[in-house]
Amino acid sequence: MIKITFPDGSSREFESGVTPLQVAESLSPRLAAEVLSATVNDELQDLRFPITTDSTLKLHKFDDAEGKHAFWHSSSHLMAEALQEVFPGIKFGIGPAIENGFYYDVDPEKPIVEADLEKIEKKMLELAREKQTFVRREVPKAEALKTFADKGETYKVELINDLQDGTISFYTCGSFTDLCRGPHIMDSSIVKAVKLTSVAGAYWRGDEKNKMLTRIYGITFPKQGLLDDYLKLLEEAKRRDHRKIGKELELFTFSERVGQGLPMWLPKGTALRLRLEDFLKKLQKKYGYEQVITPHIGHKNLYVTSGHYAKYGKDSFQPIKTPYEGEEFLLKPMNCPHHCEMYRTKPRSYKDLPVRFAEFGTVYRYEQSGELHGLTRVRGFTQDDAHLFCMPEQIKDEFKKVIDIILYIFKLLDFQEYTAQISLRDKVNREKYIGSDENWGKAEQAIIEAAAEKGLKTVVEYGEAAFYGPKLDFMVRDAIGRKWQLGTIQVDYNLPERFELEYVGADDKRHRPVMIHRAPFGSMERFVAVLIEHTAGKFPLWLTPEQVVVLPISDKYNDYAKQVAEELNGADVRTITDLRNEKIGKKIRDNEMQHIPYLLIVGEKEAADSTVAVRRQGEGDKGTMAVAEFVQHINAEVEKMMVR
RNA sequence: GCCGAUGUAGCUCAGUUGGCCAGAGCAGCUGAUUUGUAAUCAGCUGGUCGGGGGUUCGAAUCCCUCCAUCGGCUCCA
Repeated sequence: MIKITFPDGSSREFESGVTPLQVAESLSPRLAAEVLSATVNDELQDLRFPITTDSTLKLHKFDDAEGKHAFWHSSSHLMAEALQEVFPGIKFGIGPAIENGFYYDVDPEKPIVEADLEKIEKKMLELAREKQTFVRREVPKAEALKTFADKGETYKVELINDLQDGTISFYTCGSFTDLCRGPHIMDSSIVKAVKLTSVAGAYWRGDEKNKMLTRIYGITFPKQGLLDDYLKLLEEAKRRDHRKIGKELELFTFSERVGQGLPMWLPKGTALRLRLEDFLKKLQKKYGYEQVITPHIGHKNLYVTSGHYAKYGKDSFQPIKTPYEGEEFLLKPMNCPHHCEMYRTKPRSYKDLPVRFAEFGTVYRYEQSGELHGLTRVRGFTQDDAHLFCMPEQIKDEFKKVIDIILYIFKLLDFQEYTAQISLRDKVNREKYIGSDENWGKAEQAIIEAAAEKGLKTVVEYGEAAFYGPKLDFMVRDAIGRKWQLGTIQVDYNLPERFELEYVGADDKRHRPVMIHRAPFGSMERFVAVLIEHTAGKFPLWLTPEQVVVLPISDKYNDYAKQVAEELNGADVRTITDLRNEKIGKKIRDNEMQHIPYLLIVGEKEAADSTVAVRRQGEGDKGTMAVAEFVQHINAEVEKMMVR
């Protein structure tokens, strides 16, 4: 007999050799029907894994990540089997489970296009219904090599060659056998709903020097209803797409003639952005920042000094083709070197530190054409940048204050769920980074401590640091659960050294300050994109370009509408009028679709007693009130938003 | 940059296998209507069918090429 301990701490005795599936059956038939994989002593296993020693056991269903993983990974095998039948001669790369579903990289004899997906889906469902068992088998490496070499599976052979010597596990379902670590589900019959979402190119082993394979993405579910929900979520994401809403609400635009990846902010988008900028400027002023402005270009030597030029090479910079006096200038890809030069304009005393330069700095980076995407990935964008020059012992406090600013922004804009990623150096490849080990160590420690003291939920990622220092990146979850990376804070010991920045300490000696780079929004473009998708274009009242629209019932009341708008604008309520000769229903519909928070309907009654009929966007009629009363009401609402 | 798909009016889209002057709805303009909480009616304007080249008696439709967009890959100071 062996003892099995469950996650809740309880335990039971079973005969040695019992499988997770048998344990599940002994607990409840329902559980046994739903369970997909198991964690035995912290290792993921199949449900048919025999347990022979006292163990801890956690059973995974579709509602946890491990269960989904086994389900989707098994589905990728099922898709491979279907592909093998529909496209004979196809060669297989890798086929893992991902966050939402799975993919398989394949090398078909003739191209697979989107129109083929339905055919593959059908085949998958057909195979699933055959209740094919996933059978695990362990073979010696040599045999594994021979098996795949005989089949002409060149990619698999390459993968096996890279594996350590010893036994290798195979999984077979139906006619398809794959090299695989597992775990897998018991059989294919629980795959009830299949959707292949897209076909795309992907370099073999993620290396752009390799051949490009065909990647087929898909997702499967144990119930049709779950697939329907997923498809609805995709629809919702489409509805919220900032590119679509940006067009509908006239926030920004692109033009082929202006150039790829160069967004232009239309009047309403500009109003929104300026409001965000003003908000941040005021907040930063409270935290002791000073606003600065620097040019859009800089001398090549600036970037040679900063180290960026050597690091990224001349091809990554966008040169100015008409050099002044034969000198070489570059469009600035970041603001830090300029700010360093401003720090140097006079001797700095320890009493002056931290010096905090803030700039809404527009920068230009050469992004490859295929990477451009709406406002989230562009070639010209504006960072809500600032550089804090401080004494080493001030880092942690400064860092914590920046965290406070970021968290306040998240709260104000209703990003309720966020995590922070601590990005450190790659543990092995250290030649990618500049600066001394000692400084890196200090910087990493400061970040880790500041995050811990602020009680942030963090994950540590190695190899994600900037080349000049470690960073803390904030990720938010939007209203429909998608993750976005926003603000960033980075410690930098390197630029102060390269620019020979100094301050005079209390000991009357020269010391080197430490720099903190930070951008709570990240960039205005990216932040507004995320905000659009998060709010679906219904911006908070304090931020929205137009807060109120006055709608006269007929043009007899246009003068009164204008008068109301004038009064509201005089009281700093952003108000427009809709004086079109249209029926009130039409005006309401159009302005509702523009997501203007308040619609004020005015007709004979309102004009007679100086009132407005208030309608809240999305909520309907709120009754009539005096204009002054409405001003109070809306100001109170904005006030309440800002102080929470 | 790479793989694949797409590109028709300001917007959303129709245009069967190449065949009369390329269509609709919305938006815009003009007029009628003077409206009470999500689309009033009528008329009109608007397109070198992404650009260029080719095949053909004839091209939005077929071929080549360039550009842009979309889905991914690679990249992201």
